[in-house]
Amino acid sequence: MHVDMDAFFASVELLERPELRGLPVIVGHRGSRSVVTAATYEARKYGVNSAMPMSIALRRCPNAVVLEPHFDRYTHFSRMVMAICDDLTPLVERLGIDEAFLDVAGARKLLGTPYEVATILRERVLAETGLHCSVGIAATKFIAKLASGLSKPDGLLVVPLADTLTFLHPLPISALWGVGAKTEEQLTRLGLRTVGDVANTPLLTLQKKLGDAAGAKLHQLSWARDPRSVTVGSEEKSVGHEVTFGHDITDPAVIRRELLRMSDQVAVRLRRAGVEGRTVVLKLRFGDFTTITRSRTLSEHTDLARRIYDEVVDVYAGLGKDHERVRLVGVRMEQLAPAGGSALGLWETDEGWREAENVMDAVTAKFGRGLVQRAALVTRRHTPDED
DNA sequence: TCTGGGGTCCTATGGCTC
DNA sequence: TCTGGAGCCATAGGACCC
Repeated sequence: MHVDMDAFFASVELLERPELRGLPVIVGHRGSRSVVTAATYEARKYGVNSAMPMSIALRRCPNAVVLEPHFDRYTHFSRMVMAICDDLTPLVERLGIDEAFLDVAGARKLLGTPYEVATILRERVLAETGLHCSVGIAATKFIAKLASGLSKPDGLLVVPLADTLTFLHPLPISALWGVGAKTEEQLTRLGLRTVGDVANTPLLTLQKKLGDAAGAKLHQLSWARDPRSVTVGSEEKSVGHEVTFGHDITDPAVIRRELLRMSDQVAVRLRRAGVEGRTVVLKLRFGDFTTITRSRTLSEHTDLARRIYDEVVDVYAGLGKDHERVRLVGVRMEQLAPAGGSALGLWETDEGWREAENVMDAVTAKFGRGLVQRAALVTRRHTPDED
């Protein structure tokens, strides 16, 4: 069973602003370089979709109401919905903030057929959160996800095993998991339009065009073969932050300041999760939208902002891109492992910083964010002559 | 029209070791 | 001693998903 919340962020916002129901509503920042985070079905009628540049969205739907996103609220409602899922079966696989796969094969005796379980779930979600969701039911994850998508909004669709291929084959190739804009273009060039076309294309042809793994996967999916089971909980493989500036930056000092802020945010999240990373990744996007990443693997794991920053700023300096126009910077840590696993004392200078960063964590935990900051990140509010 | 931020997975390539 | 191949790891980039 695949459960998918309908226009999740937008629906959560409407809980607080019921007077906006029935109107085209877009969730996203109003800034010049922002994109649509979510849109109500009324806004989608105008051709507004997630990830679309806000400028285009507002051109298509000038009378849309634009609301700022509130991620803490979405997390709150996500937890409520996931808790309802957990109530129905222990086999729940979260997929992002607003989707989940449920294996309800074992719930038959207690709760009834999958259709009945889905009905209970949808009723409970609506009663306890005021939100609508759609559910797809099938023999495999991929078909269940397709079914929930096609049943939207506020729908429930069962695809019986015997009907799977009749359901799947007429769908456009973009319905296949893993087919985005680029792959669709390549497949279209081969003359393929529907999933059925892909199914009837030799495996080798697909692999030659898309690579061994992608070709094989697509061929399997096109025959509704999907061996993946519902897996509960998985460890994070990387933690990162990135930010797009309101306008391109050419001052390396500003870049470094932002790298320090990102390093701090990443380190805080590592410590909160009880993990440490070993590979530091710097990401830069330039004025022409070309993007590069440069990484460096350390001799041992760390969760200290100071160390992450030292590495990432060194990598940045080594690039010799000091005077390029920079649109986005990002910092990411990979090769995560449980904290405390590495030998202590290899970096003698760490201890002072560890103490300082632990104190910052403690103060933040007690009094909230922003009270304690690195001096380099404090915004000056007074005039220079006050010095 | 002009492109966010959080991620995962795959592929290619080059260095190193056996 | 030289050479080639296999296997592993690190790195960079691209495509994709929510």
